[in-house]
Amino acid sequence: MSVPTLDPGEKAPHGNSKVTRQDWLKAARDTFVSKGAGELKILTLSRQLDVSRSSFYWYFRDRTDILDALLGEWEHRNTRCIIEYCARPADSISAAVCNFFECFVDPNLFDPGLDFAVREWSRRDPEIRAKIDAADAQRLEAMTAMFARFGFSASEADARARILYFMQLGYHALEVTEPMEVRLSRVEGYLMGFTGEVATAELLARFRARAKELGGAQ
Amino acid sequence: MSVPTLDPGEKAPHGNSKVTRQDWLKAARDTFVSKGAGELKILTLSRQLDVSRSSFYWYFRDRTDILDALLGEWEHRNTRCIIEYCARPADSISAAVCNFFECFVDPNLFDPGLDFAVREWSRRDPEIRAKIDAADAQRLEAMTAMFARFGFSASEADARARILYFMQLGYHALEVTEPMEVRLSRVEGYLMGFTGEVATAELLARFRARAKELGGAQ
DNA sequence: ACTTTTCTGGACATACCTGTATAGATCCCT
DNA sequence: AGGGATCTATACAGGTATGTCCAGAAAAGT
Repeated sequence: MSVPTLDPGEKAPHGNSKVTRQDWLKAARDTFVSKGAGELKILTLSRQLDVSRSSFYWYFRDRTDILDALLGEWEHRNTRCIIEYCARPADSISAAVCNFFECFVDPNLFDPGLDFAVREWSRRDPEIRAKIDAADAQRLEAMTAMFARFGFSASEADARARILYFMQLGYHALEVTEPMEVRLSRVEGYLMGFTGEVATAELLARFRARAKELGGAQ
Repeated sequence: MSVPTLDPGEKAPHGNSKVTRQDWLKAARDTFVSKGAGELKILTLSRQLDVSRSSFYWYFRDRTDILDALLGEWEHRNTRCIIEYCARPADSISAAVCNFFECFVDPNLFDPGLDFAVREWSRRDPEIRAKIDAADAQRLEAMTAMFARFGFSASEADARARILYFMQLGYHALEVTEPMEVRLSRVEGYLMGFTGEVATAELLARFRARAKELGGAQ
């Protein structure tokens, strides 16, 4: 599992060290995504890493410190890629929606697990809730602009952006696990539903190829 | 396994009593929905109800017992109404989708908070996860059948059912808070997106009236 | 009035988790 | 080789939660 590739921020271990700050972050991110913020315990992490609990306090001030780091990763990652991919030039609205889909097919772009973990956290913490609300607003704005660019009226662009965004979130809320082949087989119908127009065979073929190239997983 | 008799009617307090089983359930449901299963503490509930913690153990075996009761409520409530309303007769697919929408407009039918609380819980508990998966499959089946009834091909009915269901879930995942007036203003665009056809003014007016009648709240 | 049933409060044992203090280990540099 | 920086382990104090036991209060039945 652990490969000698050093992450950009990864410092070579120094002195009497067994783990790095990145190790803590990685483990924390895993349970944050799979179990939620409330279940993120320093004790549990330390047992996973086979290190004493006090080692944690060398790398982080306290529990909120590492939680803040995870929140930073989320803020930096998820919203930005949606805005960027919605703004990409495209020949048709169907092609534009395919660009948007790319965020969710490329595992290096939007991270659904992270998004929902933050969303869950926000239910217990008003500060987090404010950040989520702001992110949703920004994303929807970018998506609405995308539809508007292709001639949809303001109200229709608004409705279609919402359908598309909510649907995409709903899909991940369900944590559906279907093979990429099956997932791709639905794209044609989805595009029809989202845009109201039939996608060209060429566009579909191109998107399928891109998706297979990117998402080896699910 | 199958446990308690969820008495619909509140039993009159007897003996030296300050709270009823229903009081515990109600309080538990509130924090279960707003904070999640992990945050459901007997200690906290007892303080809310201003009763000793040990009183809890008169009404429930232990913590899992009350959690099971909440799960029972969810199982009984959410999936059933979707199946029922999707099966209702309708003149057009737009009217059928309006029937489906009714589940989410009438606060006495589908309970989104409960659904997401269970969904969150399922991320930490494989048994719960299995129940959620089964529920999603049942709901989607009912929705696909609805589209198929109006002449959509199997694959298109499948795609449209998924768009509709995921979108509806996504909407609630965001916990959007918009006044009913605003929410209703989007229905026309939504229907167009979901069904591919323009809804009649009469149907829209009828749905708007029904929605206002039902959902006083957002 | 008394007993019974129903329910509550306080005390106890146990477990888990956090954060700090302090001593010690391991490597790097000179 | 020795000093210093870096990291880890053990121990401690404090907080919170669970579940059990038992004495007893309050209403209902007799």
